[in-house]
Amino acid sequence: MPQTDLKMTDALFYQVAVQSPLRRLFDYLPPANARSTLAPGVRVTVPFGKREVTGIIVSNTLSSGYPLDKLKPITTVLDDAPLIPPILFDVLLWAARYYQHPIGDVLASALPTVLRKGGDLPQQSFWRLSTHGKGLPNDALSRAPKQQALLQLLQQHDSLSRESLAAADISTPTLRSLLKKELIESFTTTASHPAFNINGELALLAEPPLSLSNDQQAALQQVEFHAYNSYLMDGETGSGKTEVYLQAITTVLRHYRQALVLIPEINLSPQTLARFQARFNCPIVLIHSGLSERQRLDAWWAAASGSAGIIIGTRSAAFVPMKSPGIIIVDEEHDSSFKQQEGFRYSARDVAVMRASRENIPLLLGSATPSLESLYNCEQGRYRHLIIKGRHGGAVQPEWQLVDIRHSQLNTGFSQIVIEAISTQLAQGNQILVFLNRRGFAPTLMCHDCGWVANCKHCDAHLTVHTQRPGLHCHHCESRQALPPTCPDCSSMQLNYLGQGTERSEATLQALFPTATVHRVDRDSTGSKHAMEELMQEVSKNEPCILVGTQMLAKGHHFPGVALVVVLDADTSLFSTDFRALEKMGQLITQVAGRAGRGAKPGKVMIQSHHCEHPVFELLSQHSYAKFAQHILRERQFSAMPPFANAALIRAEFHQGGEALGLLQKARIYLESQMPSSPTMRYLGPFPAALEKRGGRYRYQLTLIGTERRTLHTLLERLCRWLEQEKSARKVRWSIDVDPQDTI
DNA sequence: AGCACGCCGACT
DNA sequence: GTCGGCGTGCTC
Repeated sequence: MPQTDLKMTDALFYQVAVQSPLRRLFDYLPPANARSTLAPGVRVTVPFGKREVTGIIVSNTLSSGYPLDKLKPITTVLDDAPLIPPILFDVLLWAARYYQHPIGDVLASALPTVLRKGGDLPQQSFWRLSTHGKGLPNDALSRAPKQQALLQLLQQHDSLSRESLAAADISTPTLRSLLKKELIESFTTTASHPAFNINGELALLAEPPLSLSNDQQAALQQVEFHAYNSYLMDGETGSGKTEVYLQAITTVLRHYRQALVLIPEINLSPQTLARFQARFNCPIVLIHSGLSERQRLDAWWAAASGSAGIIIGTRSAAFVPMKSPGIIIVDEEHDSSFKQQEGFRYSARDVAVMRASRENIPLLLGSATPSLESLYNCEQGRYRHLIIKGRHGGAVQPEWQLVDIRHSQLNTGFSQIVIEAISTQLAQGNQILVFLNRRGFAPTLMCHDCGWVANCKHCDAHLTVHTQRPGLHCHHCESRQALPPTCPDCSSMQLNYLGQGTERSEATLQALFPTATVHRVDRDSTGSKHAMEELMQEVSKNEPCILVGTQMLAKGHHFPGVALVVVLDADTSLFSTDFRALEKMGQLITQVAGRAGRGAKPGKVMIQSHHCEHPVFELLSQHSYAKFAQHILRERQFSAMPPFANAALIRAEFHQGGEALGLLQKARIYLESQMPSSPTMRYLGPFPAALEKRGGRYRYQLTLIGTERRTLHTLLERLCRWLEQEKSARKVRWSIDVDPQDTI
């Protein structure tokens, strides 16, 4: 019996990761019919409490710290070979430790839901002769020519896929007839499409590459393809970063390696895919949140099995297995959507760096407005800085104008100077882009007589007045209510709209320029999937128009006909508590400005501010994001903030405030007992979160800032263990955010 | 996270 | 009488 012969397998125990919030592995006995050692990355089903769950083998050990009589055996083994290749598996283990997130959850993020739940890889069905069928001579069935053709085909091949039979003009009725005669049988196996092939009758390139500028050429030449290196390709909008990506990918494909391209969610336009498809005769898959489970599984398998040469995906694609990875590209690397903001709070960019390094392949980060982290990494010599200047001298740099709006009369947010500039541009038949980072009509509804303000019941926030779907909307939770006709407190009719959002700016512009076309671009206006597409079509006709919108305008899309860009309110981020607010504003303004004058028309950028003397405007207006970034990088250095220190955030929330705050206060006491606060390990808080109450929950946070990454991580590990055993932490919802994006 | 056990209110 | 509310505890 296998149970008595312990030498049947090398391992006595398997450590299995299961999807649960528990930050540990579970020991299991080998399955009853164990034949060989199970490799890390193989899926199994195991009894877990009262249920049967899918888990992933992480390791095996010769001893278990768990009472032996309580150990249960693995129920079934789901895979012959690991679904997650070894190097990626190591990256995932690293990520679980680095982000202090439950391992089962982390490993699950590398699998599509179907596989997570124990489902099969994509299956392909085949037909072959049955034993009975094999006995027939090849001239059998001469009275049924179609059946004979099928018989002869299967006599020549061991088995044929449903697809290849269809290609050979074998119809389903023919198959059915032979099946009925028990001459043939069908079976299914894991789909195996051949690895992408560039030597076939098709050439790799479907169109010739563009000729490179000197800078592009120099950048491409610096990239070493045989080893790990991180490159920060720093080039303004329109400098041709994409062409460098395409040519780097060409080299990779020629070596039969795959390319992984990570892009922000917003850049996932049909044009992005089209540009790649136009260049390469090679299977390309797209992995993003819009896929159905089936599509996701197929795309995942195309990457994992090596049939896809190029994998383009958003954040989650950072964990997609590849048969033969050759390069990872992260486009718009500064984009904050690469950081997951809930659950497993990983940064796809940082994971990509680790993955490329473990895979020993190049990593190409690209941006017109690189993150301070990446610029710092260049300074430290960890990344190579590839700078690409504007294309062939390129479009003329836009002219900047800071509009001082102190003392000036504003027409619902628009200064007279800006209104005149818009008018002039319209008269010249140009397009204008007005940028305002606030949705809705007005951010506040206030009673003029008693001062009542419409607030959200569930959040510490004002309700925003909306006219498109009329009512009061909370931008922080799902709640909505009708506009009150009179003040709920004093019944006054004098309800005033304070401030302006995109809807109001749209209305104002339409009133100012009744004959002009005004388009609004924000999350509300582009609700339907094709709305944005249709708008882009419309705008690309180059008819004069005004585009009013939020940061959606600044990201991803190109508006070659825009001659004037207006930033209505640059002040909000100047005095934000968020330490990254300035960096983000600089990136946004630079990106918005990059939309101006990209065609033949010289562009103009107008920025309204009450603080035109602020040094960042001076730096930005010299068209120098680089100088701007240097400036705030030195500020970060001075205040010892990231990237000059490592930060982690402990968040806690509960329907009542006291418990959550109390837990973090206890956590701080614990932390101080482990490592007293010092210049190398600072603790801030616990403080109420930026929005103390949100969605009916009271939220607090405790910040750790350490100069030594290792020290911080040792401390986080201990804190995690402490939180897991702490009684008061059981009902409070808490989470750890390593390298947080916002609000420290 | 799930899932069970356990002890108090308004219903067929 | 019991169906079910969610507090508390456990998962190799």
